[in-house]
Amino acid sequence: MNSFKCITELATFLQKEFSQAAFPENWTVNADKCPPNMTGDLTINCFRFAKILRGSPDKIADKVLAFFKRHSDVVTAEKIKAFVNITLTPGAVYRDSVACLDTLLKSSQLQDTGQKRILIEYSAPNTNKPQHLGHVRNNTLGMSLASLLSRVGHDVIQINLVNDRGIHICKSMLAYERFGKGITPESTGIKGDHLVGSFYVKYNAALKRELNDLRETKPELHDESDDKLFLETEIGQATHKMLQDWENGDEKVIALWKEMNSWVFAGFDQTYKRMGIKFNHTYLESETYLLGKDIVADGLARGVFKKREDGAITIDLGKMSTKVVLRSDGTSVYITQDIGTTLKKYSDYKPEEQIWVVGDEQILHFKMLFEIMKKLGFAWANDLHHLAYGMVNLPSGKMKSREGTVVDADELFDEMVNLAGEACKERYGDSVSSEEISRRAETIGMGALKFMLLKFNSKTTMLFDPQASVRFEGDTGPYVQYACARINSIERKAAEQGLKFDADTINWDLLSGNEEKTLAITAFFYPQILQAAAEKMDCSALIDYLLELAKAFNRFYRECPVLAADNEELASARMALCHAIRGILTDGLNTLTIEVPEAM
RNA sequence: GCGCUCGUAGCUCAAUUGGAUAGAGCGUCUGGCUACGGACCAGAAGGUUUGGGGUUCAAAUCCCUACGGGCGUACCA
Repeated sequence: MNSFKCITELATFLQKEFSQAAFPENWTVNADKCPPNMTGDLTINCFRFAKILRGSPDKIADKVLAFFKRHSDVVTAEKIKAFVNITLTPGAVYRDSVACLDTLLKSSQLQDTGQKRILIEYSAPNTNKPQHLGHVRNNTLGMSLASLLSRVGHDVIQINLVNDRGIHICKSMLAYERFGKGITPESTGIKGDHLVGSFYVKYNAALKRELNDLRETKPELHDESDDKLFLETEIGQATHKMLQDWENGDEKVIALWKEMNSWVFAGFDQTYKRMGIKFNHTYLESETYLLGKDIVADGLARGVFKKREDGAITIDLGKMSTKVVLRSDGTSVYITQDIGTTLKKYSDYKPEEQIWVVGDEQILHFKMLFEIMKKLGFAWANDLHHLAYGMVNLPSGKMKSREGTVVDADELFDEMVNLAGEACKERYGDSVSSEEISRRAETIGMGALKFMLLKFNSKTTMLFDPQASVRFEGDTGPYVQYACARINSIERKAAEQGLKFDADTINWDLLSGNEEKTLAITAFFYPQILQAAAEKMDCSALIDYLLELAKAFNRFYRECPVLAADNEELASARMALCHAIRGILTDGLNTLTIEVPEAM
């Protein structure tokens, strides 16, 4: 990890001064950025390591203050309570931060011992309908986290587990059989997943009609739930029979299932491609749903599970109550499959950690799953994580597939890109080709969407207001992209003018202005932000940082002319600073799978 | 009922996991271009962090309590 020279030396100094204290291995001093309302570049919080040093915060702060007063990199040092704020010489600031961009970017890499093989599962769509905004949040969180983890040095395997079987799949199939008249994606020009989804909607409408009729003709059933009455309806019985036929390998049903699934997969491929998602492997539930039964049998033999009087196999999970892991009729429940696929994924890839990106309504399910894996005795079961995220709500309330209040993924992409395209045209429509406009629109529109979804802490239930959420100004992806575009523009002009800015010939002492130093100090923290975000599995920390850096750049941009600087030496120094900032902003956005346009 | 979780500016969200005077964006109001690109910048207004107790050098953060949302509590997935 990168560090300021004087901070590293402070750590050494303190270790000598407090030699009797019990320092943890690899103990380091963390300097924070000085709050904006205080004078100084960095701040040392001596309250923090008072416990380790076994001294009073105030006395430690005195020693820290004295150390900095003697240090040649430090211009001023000031103690307030047990905080010590220091101002560094410009030379020291740049030498230890942006002077070598490559070193800075690489210092976010974890040590070899910290690098792990991590398997992350996300998306997990059903093949009965197209993806919606909820999936887009899941996809974005998953792909960006995968990218972030790999950015700091982990070996990341991205997995999708598609739910391609079950009663809900049969619903689309049955509706197609009855109302489809043999249409196909080719014959209609409709994207496959949307076509299949339209039959899912038709099915639910037909079911609802039957349920209403049933309740009218048999008033005694009026208060029963839809689920209870499902098998009382003709269409429900037909669906149930279709599922049985599927499980018995009925050729006609299987053929229809394969055909409709292939349409959906073709549609999903397009959606994933547009988002930039590439899975290492896609598991199909139709191939994995029987997994887990043998493990349950094995666990039963070993006394991990118990057979109840009614024949169901269960496990006592204490506070989480007793969980059935195999039905009394010997068939799987949801968690049986998950036990099986967890083991399957482990044996296929031997990951040291597994992550599931799944909505927070399943928190309890995963707690149980992890506990069961531990009780089964798998050593790696301590490194299973559920990245739970909150639902996406609309101003009108919850998204409900059946009620047609979902925001469709593909339509959302189009809308974002179209709006970005209009914004481009408005600005530069005359001077830029329409191909270039649409290229930029794609980058800006998709970037804005992903950025917005990542900006929220994943656990928050977020509100998506189509009117207000689609923005390109303020706290947005395009704001950060725009900073890059501005730097690109300056750099192009600098090249035309023949301005040289090789890092090792720069006189950094010239950059003593507040805007310049703030920019460099903010840049310094990039590797730490990356590692902390990866550690917490939280992309929003990186988002906030990139906004802060872009904002610092825009202030600098306003106050410190580069090409029109007072002299060429200053111009070169500022150009070198800009170049480094662009490098970090680009690296950060790319780490979140957001692309950066050359110009916009 | 029980469990988990959340409640921060008019709105949408932050707050380095217990740190300094709680910050951004949007919206509102006021300013800034003979432009290294205005998808920008500067400023103002806006808060008893849902209410009430407690713990300590320090609480939005931890504990207790009341109120109010969300989710879960299946031999559904």
